[in-house]
Amino acid sequence: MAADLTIGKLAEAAGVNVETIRYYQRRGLLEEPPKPPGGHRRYASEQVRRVRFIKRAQALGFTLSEIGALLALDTACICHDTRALAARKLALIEQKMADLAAMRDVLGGLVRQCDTGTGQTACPIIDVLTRG
Amino acid sequence: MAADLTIGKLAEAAGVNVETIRYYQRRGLLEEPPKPPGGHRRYASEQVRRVRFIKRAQALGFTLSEIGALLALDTACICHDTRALAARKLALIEQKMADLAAMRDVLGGLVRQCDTGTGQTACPIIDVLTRG
DNA sequence: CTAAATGCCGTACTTAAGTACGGAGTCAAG
DNA sequence: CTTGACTCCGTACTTAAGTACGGCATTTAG
Repeated sequence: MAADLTIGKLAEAAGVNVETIRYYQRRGLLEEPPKPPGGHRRYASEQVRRVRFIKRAQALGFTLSEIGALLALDTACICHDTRALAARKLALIEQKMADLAAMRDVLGGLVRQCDTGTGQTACPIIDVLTRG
Repeated sequence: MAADLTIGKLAEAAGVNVETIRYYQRRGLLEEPPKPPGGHRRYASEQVRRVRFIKRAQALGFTLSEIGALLALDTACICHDTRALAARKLALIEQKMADLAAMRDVLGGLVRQCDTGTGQTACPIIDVLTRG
């Protein structure tokens, strides 16, 4: 389960810039593999998925430090603080899903309206995220 | 349906900084009401909802310019470009929801694991956003 | 075995999204 | 009718998340 990528291949496979990989390492989101003294580092191919996860989670509105916390859950399902964190993130995720569902419904309605020619109606997309 | 807020009250009601309101005006996300010559502007209370919408949509990973496009749909359900835009956003939203659902399932499983004491299992949150 | 491509690393620049500031004008409570 | 809070506007600063650069080392394709 390794396949040993260079940083350039890793970046390419994950669809990001090499500098981004290095940035994530500095941020502690990605560990940097030990460097063979006077040589180049090699990356396990699982790292590709890790980077993609980061990018996707960002697209869902999570910051890099939230993502760091989520990734930490991956290796530390132990203590009870972890459970609490997971539960909090879960609530946040459910909130986001609800907001998205509301937007989806409005946009769906809008598309349908355009299709059926029932023209001029207001499309109250804003009305949708109003709770809270 | 107005109630005429000052910029300060609008900002407070929406839970943002006054400067943020002004920034959104500059970005064209919020129109600035006409200024009574040599006086202060007044804002209709609907604007509160508009600002909240912007904030929520940001939390869902939309950029301000995407949000501008979504808001534009609100007043322009007319042409066929609009329909296309709405349909594209709809697909994006569905993608986001699917990603969130996957994360939710993993986190839910994690919480349940913690609860039932079935300790050391790996929690493959990353595995979850791997498609694509 | 050499040349072009990569990698390493530190530092500096960029972009998006705000936030802060300063000086002048305006509003509103006492 | 004054005083303190608020508004206006322009400009400048900040933070998060990258991106670029430059000089040197190493790797790899021909």
